Amino acid sequence: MSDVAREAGVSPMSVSNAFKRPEIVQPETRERILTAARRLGYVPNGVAGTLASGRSRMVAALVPSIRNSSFARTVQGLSDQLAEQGYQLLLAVADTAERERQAIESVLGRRPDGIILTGNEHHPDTIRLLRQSGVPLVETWILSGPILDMAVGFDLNEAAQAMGRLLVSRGYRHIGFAGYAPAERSRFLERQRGFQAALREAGLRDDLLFYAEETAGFAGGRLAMAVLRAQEPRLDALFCVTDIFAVGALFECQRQGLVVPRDFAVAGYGDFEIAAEVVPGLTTVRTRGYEIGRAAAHLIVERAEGGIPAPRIDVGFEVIIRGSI
Amino acid sequence: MSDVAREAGVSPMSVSNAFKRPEIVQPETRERILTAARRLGYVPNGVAGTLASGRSRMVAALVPSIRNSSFARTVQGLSDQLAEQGYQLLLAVADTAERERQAIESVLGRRPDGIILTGNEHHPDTIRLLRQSGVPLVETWILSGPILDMAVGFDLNEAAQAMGRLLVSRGYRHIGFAGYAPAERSRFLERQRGFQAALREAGLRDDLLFYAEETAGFAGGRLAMAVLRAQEPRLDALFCVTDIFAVGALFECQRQGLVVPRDFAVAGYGDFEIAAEVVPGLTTVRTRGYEIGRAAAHLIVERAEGGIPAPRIDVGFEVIIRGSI
DNA sequence: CTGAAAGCGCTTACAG
DNA sequence: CTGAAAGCGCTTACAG
Repeated sequence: MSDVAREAGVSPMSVSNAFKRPEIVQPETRERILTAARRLGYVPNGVAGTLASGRSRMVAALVPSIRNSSFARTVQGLSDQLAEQGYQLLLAVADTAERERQAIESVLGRRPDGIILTGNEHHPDTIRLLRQSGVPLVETWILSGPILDMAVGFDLNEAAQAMGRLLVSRGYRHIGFAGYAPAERSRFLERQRGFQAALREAGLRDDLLFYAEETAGFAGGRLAMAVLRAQEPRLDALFCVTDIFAVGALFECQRQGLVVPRDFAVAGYGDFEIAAEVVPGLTTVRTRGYEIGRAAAHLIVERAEGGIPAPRIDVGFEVIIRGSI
Repeated sequence: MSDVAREAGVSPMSVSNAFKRPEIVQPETRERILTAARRLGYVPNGVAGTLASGRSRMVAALVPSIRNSSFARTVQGLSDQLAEQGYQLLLAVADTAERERQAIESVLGRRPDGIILTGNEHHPDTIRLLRQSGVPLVETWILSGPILDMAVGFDLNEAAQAMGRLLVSRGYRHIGFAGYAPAERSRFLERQRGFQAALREAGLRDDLLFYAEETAGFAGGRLAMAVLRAQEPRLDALFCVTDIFAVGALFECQRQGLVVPRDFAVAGYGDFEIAAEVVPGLTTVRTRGYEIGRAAAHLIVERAEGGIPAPRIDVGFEVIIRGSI
């Protein structure tokens, strides 16, 4: 920077201003500075800037997986929104509470202007570290329950209940549930609760439950069908907590010669791209992962610039009806 | 840090050493320091560390998309490898040369220890900036042609040629190609060239070509079938540059009552999870996106620690035969 | 609108 | 093994 200042015949201060607050420096001085900078290939050192100003224009995000379409959408939303506002994204993929703790610790050393988390279940040490740091926080994909600072999500319970009711209204009477293990995690549990509530309302049994690992992929749906049909041979429908399980179930029906939805109905969750393409189309809950990412980034930036945004944002959901039920 | 030093009754230097080079400070002093740090909730300021040392322990990656399984795998590989080595990932999603340039500029201000790019086609300004910065570079998903510094990928031409030959050997005689637009991008073009070479070897026509946007998704396969079958009614096979197009084509066959592979054959590229699940299973080229990410991260870290790694790494590919051809 | 001074919180290289 | 000094490249707050 001092090189640029010398080259342009001004003080370092003016160079700094020419980059950060161009309107404050006289047009011709600014021009001289920018020309000198270009000639020297000068790129301002943001590290020094962060240290001096205490603002990093960097936001960290922790996601459990990048392969999952939902979180991929969220990351895309974060990335788009942050880029638009001149911020950068520090990404950490952490699929366990322990890895999350480690990631948080190293991320905190970078002094981000905010941290975006997934869900509301964290290691106690993580919570302590975050609280201590005072950094603005957004928890995503969850809306109810205790939150640390801010949250962006939708009503998981209601979304699952809506789909449960739809299945009931279509006349299915032995409806299974394919969920994520471990089932006690609140992000997972709320969906199950909503589903069960809908079945109980209708006086149907609500204990046809199967749990597969988040990483199970399409196999989750196949396994759920096998296990639940063994448990209840009259099983006529399956609600899956992810379209991936649901599409796996559809493929399994195809292999077994079951005609969907005549012989068996399948409903999903996520409205991933494949839901609209598979034959028959998948009836599913459309979640708004991209919007969650954008909203979360927006909250952090608002706070970083001194605003006091609403602490909880509900991006909603939608039931998309296609041919699979 | 000085608070911790005071609390522990040592100099700031020793606090620094206790964190960065614990073996250099006496066990009991170290213990005293770490206890004090824990009590005060001290997290070392990595920003100041970076400024002072010139090393950021941060690696930036630019990918065109995070929704594409291939790049999602690469990002996962990067993330895993970097986390293992105590580095962090600065992620930028840039789907055009112009956005790439912007991203590079802002990323460079952060003084990363290395930058990982996708492909080898960049804006001239981008190249100038990168050269000037002297930061270690890895270009991914490409191996041939000019590279800026280091590269990790596989032989795209050969992979496509292998699949082309397989189709020919199975007796298909009117084989179409569903590629990405714009077709002149080298990452895309090499696949087409390999495919065409295989057809010409066999004396077959090699001009049944269709290009869809990278963002076309499953629709790419559907469109390719419609256009190419109109162009050549005897079309009996389709090679797609992504499994997504291929699965889209399979679904289209299903809708039209075409039995695969009896009436029509489909081959893909990527070996995404769905390739093994769809009915019939998709014959495809297995690419190694995860390994590309890991290797790229490894190259940067090696260089950051003073090593001189091999400039090009070939992670290979594999043809996976299932039921679709 | 422009500039000289102090300081952000570390690390480096050197001395003890 | 431990520490006092200088410096990394900016920004802040203030004076001119």
